[in-house]
Amino acid sequence: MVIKEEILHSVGASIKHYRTSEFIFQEGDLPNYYYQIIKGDVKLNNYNEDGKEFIQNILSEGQSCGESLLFIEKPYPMNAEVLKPCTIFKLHKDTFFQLLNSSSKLCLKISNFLAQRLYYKFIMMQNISNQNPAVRLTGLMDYLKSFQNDERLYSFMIPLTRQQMASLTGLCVETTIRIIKVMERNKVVRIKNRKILY
DNA sequence: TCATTAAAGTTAT
DNA sequence: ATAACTTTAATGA
Repeated sequence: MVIKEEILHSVGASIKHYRTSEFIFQEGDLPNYYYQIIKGDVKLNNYNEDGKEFIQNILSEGQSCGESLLFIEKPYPMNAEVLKPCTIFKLHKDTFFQLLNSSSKLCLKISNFLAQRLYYKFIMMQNISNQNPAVRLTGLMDYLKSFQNDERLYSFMIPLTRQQMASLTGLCVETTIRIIKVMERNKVVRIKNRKILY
């Protein structure tokens, strides 16, 4: 959790509900609010000229989205699209900055969260610049699995569709499926009713 | 080798 | 029902 719910309540953050595939904000919009997810999943993405999607990130409960843009006077370079129905705290940026001014502890919290997002970007950029699609996919899976303590083989169920994995790694779905099949043959993953165990 | 296209089956809304 | 996802196969860069 980035900012405690009590604090957000106390400064008058509103609570908004979003349905699946709704946009919280879109590329080009000017950032005016701090958003923190209470429940649900959000993806940050871009669509290229041919309509192909690239997912920058998937965020869930307790995380904030698009907060980095509040610190610079620039429009959003990505969309925030709802994956699973969301309940979200919405706080005007002025109040958000007042809050930061009042608490160095909160500043650290935000810095920590930003650093985590940056870390993910580093890892994924490293992966994606690798030409080998198997490396890209294992890189993604390693990152996701790193948040659970159980390191045993097949102990982690990838919470993504193959479509999403493809969009996160810049591969096409078919390639993703093919590579995952090879991994299954090589005992790198197991597949249990279409879910990938890693 | 991987992306793209097409086609068909499966699952989710 | 209809859209979204999964899978296989053929073809081309």
